[in-house]
Amino acid sequence: MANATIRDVARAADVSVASVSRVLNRHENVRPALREKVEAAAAKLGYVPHAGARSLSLARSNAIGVVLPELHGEFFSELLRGMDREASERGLQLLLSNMHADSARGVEALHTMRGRVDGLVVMAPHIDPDQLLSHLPVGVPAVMVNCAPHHQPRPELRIDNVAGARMMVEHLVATGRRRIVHLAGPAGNIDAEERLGGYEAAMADAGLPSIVERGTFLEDSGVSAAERWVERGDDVDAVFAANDMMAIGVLMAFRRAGIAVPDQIAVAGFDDIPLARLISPSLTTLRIDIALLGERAVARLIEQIDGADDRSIELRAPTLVVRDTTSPREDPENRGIRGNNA
Amino acid sequence: MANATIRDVARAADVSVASVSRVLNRHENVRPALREKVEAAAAKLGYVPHAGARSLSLARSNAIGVVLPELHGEFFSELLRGMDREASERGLQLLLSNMHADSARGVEALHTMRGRVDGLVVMAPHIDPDQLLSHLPVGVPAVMVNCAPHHQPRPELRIDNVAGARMMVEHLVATGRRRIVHLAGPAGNIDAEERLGGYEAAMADAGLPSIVERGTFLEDSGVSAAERWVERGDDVDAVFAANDMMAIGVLMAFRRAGIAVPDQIAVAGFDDIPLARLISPSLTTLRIDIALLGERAVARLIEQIDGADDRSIELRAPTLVVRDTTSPREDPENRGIRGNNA
DNA sequence: TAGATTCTTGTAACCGGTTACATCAAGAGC
DNA sequence: GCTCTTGATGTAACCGGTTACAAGAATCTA
Repeated sequence: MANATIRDVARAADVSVASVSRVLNRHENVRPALREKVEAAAAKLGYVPHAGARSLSLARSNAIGVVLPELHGEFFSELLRGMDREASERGLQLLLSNMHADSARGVEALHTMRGRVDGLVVMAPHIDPDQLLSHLPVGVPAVMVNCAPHHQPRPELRIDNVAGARMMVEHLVATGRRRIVHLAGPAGNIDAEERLGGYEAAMADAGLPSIVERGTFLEDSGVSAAERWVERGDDVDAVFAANDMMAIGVLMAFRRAGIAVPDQIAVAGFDDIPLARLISPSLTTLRIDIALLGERAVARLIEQIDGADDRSIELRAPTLVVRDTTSPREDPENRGIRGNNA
Repeated sequence: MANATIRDVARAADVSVASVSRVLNRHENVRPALREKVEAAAAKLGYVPHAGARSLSLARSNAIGVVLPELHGEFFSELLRGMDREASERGLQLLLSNMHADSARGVEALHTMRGRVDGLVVMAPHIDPDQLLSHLPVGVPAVMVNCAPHHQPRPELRIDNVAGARMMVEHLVATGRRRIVHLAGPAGNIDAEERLGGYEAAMADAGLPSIVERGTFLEDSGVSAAERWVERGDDVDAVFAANDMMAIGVLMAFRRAGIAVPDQIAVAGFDDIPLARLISPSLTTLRIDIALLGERAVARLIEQIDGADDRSIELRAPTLVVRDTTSPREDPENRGIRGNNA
């Protein structure tokens, strides 16, 4: 960016660069006369300090790097919103980088952050965090969000996926459902695996058989899974999807197929994205305050940058939000997908 | 970030810093033997170049600044997603800064970008762009998105709000609605004003009286406006909200009040956020490909950074997407909010 | 084999800030 | 009036890269 430099200001005010720097950084030991001269010169030249040079010399950038798997869907926009809220509160900027699917791009993303940011928030539920972070010097502050088990001694935030999934299964059982299918997320994704594990454990505890199908976390995999069930006439009376977007896909497909939710079949999701309460029937789900998660990640990163040595894992329990899609059935006889076809 | 510097690598490989720099930037004139020595030393030290120092010396940061009014709602997440898509394609990073409501914070946001980014994407529908950008040297590349009229000779992207609003009014009239109320956005917001203008012009052309209420672009202002109409028993048979979030609020309130959409009253929005097709009844709206808007903004910024001098305004026309909320009525007699109360 | 040419490598200045240290002037103390 | 202290200001090194230019080595030409 073409612009005046501090030396231009010094020349215009007929003082040294050190004095200009002192004035602009509000140091005390500057005579009022000189201060005014410098301020006038800076204003006349429209001087704006060069943040890059400043952070090089201070070894501090006032920016934090955010490395995410992708930028798709409301989960990420909420996360970003929370991070921005906390960051702008503290006068920090966010530098975004997405690593897409593979961990090579992930390492690359981490590298391009070097020398630009004071610390990193890394969310990588889908790849091996040890491999990813091994390229990062231990001195670099970083907070991990929803990462798989690893050997990194770093502060971390996690969602208690297992507890959440258990809660949901118990809720479905309590409302009379027995043949509960789980539409899981992609294999290898830690959130997906933990939710699946919680589901299986809770089903076993309830003495019910697990029925599992794999999805991708995207809406259309919910649609196609639901279409398969309808076509096969599967004998299920509840769908617990591993995230809200898939649950919404399931709802869409059921609506098109003329299957009544929640009367014939219940549907539940995970995340409580803003959409969940807006669709109709509104979606029963597990609430994670996503924006708050982002906020906490940035807050803990700042603590670490400021020298704290708190490597604890913060486990955030989701809360069950019961809405229309899992209301108790009115007619216990007309249930399941088969009830429609028969 | 604590890490090895280029001088450390030079020392370890027993060569000069210039040679290290040449090797790492893949210059041709380096003997293979020296190249290998340097690469080995760099690998052993885990050297990652300091991007801040690099951009200071190159006067090029490979980052672009994004200044938005806020980060709320799907509009911004879609915009960001599009910008990221184009930026990461070109190996650029996005530096976020939101300016909240006031233009003082906006100027501040622009200033903190100085010396960090190669150019800016500025979206500021709600404040005076002349005032905002007057603090920016003309040499700084910047693309404006949805800004009010101004005197800035800069590339710009706009939505054709007037044409969009006309299309919607014509569609509502064509499906038999006559008493069409417009729920406008906040005064002073250029998108809100243009959509209002388009509505008024189209209503006048159709020989119908304008009925206007102000909202905030947020969902709850749609809720409260709809509640007012219901309470007063206003004689309207269509609501054209200035954005989708307000339209969704209106739908929620109508549903709670037991008013049938589209039979008693039609509802339409503007933007086509992903949610619009997912709610039920699905929302008729004007589609702006928001992600594409973000993509184009970044693409044009890159052109400008690379020296192009194209200051044209790119006007993107929305397309009408007709969904359930404006279907023709089944019973032309039972219409309007009054039909319910009578 | 000497001289010209080309290619490789190193030295040091530069990008635009901050700040340790030196310098100098003014006021205090005698 | 002279020294000592204190405070304001300037000089120059530094942050970690890049690169113009100089210098030296290798190759080519006659």
